[in-house]
Amino acid sequence: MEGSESASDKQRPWQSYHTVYTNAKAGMEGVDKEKVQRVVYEMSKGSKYFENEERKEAFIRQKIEHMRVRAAKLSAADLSHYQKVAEKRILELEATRELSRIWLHVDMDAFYAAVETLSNPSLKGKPMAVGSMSMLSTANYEARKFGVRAAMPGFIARKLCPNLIFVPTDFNKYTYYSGLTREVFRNYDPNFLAASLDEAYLDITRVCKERGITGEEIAEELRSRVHEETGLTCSAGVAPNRLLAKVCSDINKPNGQFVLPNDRMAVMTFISSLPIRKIGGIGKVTENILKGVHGISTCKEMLQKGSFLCALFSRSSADFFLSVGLGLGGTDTPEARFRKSISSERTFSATEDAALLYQKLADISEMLSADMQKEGLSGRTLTLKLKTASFEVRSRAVTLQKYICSSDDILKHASNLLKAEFPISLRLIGLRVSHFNVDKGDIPVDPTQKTLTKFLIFGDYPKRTGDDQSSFGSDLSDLHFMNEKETSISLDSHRTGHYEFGAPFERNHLLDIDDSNCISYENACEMDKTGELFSHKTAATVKTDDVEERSAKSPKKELSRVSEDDSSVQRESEDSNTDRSNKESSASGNEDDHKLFWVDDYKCSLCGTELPSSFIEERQEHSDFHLAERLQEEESGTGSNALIPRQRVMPKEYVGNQNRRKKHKPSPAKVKHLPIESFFAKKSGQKL
DNA sequence: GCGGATCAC
DNA sequence: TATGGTGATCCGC
Repeated sequence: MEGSESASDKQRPWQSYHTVYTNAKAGMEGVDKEKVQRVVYEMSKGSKYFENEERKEAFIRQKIEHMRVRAAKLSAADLSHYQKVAEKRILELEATRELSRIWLHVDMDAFYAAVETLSNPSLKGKPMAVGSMSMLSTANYEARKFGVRAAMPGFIARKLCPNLIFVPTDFNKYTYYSGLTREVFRNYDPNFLAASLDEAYLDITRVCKERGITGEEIAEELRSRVHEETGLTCSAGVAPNRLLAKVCSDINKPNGQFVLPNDRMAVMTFISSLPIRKIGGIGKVTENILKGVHGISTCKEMLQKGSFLCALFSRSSADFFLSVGLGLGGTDTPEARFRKSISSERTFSATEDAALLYQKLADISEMLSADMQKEGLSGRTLTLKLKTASFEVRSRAVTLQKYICSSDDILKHASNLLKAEFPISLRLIGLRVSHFNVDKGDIPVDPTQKTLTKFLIFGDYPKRTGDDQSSFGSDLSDLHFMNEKETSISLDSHRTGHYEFGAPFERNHLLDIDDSNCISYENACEMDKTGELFSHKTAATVKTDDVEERSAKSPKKELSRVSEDDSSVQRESEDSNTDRSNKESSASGNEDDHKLFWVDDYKCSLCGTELPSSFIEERQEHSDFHLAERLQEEESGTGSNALIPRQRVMPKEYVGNQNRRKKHKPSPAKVKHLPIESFFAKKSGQKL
């Protein structure tokens, strides 16, 4: 709390080394925190990493000090003004309170570790962690007793717990078991939100009503069904909104649940003593700032210090903090979103050898390009991320005139960005592409395109009423629940599980519609990315526009000036846009291929699926799918592995489970003539 | 639009 | 020996 070094810091310097993993977590109750803290400090001390952490800490202390000064400078008039502002905002927020919905958050217990124990029962009862000597994904509860936990480097964990068993991550196992849990979830809310492989949010309002039972009973039943289906335990939280449900699921972890009734008083009581760090979106830094500047450590104090919050933070931040104080957050049904960027990065042993660094850059370009091709993405902003040998992170970006996706294009521009940084010693290089051309998909000839797209892709699940916070609350709900990232800590070894089929999610989901409850293991991976993630989607652009409008800072209408380096503007004879999978299909004229698919400008010549010519994106994706299929066949014929889904083999340990899978998701070829109307039928006829 | 930072998993 | 990878958002230029 105190900004400067105290006497005890000098005697016990580890006390001032703040790490993310000293934060209390489930299963860490009986841990000797002091000892853990000391060991972590001792193991880290003197390293480059440690020095960087100290720099960052110092910077935050400075920031806090600066904010304190600003707060102290507020005049009485200022304060009274902001007090009124805060009171008004609190009233407005309170008016959005929604207590008619019941949300359930499920969180698998030590998921990766539990799955590993399932496939190797001899691990049972022994301290074990999933990950490497460099970094752990998670630890089982036996290991947590020693202070070992996720995000901790393995070599420190081993110091804390010399008998710790290390198990390498096997992402496919987790994806498979995640699929099993999701089949259970689907029975309670077909539109549940998957937050990650091991977490999900379910709106159980309807199922409670239909069956005339309480949220508590649903939670019990759901957890036991998850256990029956997977052999894994999970914890659940039931509350009137997602933010609270998430907090609740943590309370009786592992293998427990906690129910917060839909009652305003209950919510306020619950929230009042709750440490702010428990709230999703408030991390180590925000906690430090709120505590250091305003002495805030519980949610209740957010309201008490409302005037300061309104005075010192942006409107959206202040709104978020105040709503936390009120126990609001996430009762609407967020619709699906499209990804906004795609990236690839790798850590390696630090080097300043330019040739080596360029080689790394080329590798990353290849990986990124391959990922982009798989999803049919191309974008016009390229961002280079660097981490120096001293752990300093930098980024450099260009926005180009044309959309790029080939590794050559990526490498060309990335090299220009990197060139300017020499000499430099790096331990990480990353590349990200954003500003996709697909989100320009609003231009289609047919103005209803957007609606239709969403509808086709997502089956247009029944809209729920009671969208609170619609006026400004997008900020609030947006802070959470949009992240469907796999959380694997994947080192160079595996690009597993992700988007295996090279099929954009839209198409997969479209095909899913006919068979939505049946996921085969082979398709479980894509289901991850394609199903839940994007099945609750709405125009993210609406929100973005809203925000930009409100902040109204920069004149948006400036001419599209491009910051592309002029050297690279050399136009090769580019046939504009259809270059998505150019690299892969270089042998055969790609553009022609796309045209060939559509017989009479209506039907797919390969599988009979009908798509009117105005369904531009859908057609593109559909064609891409067939192309990808063909490429896979070709590639497997030649024995190259480049495009072959690597994880389609059922690992031996769950061969027995395979029978549970009812059906396979049909490939386009199996869907024989899926008429347009059937999509509409699904819309209204969606059951459960 | 860029770059730094924070956060979640 | 050794401290990850992916994606999103926000803020201040």
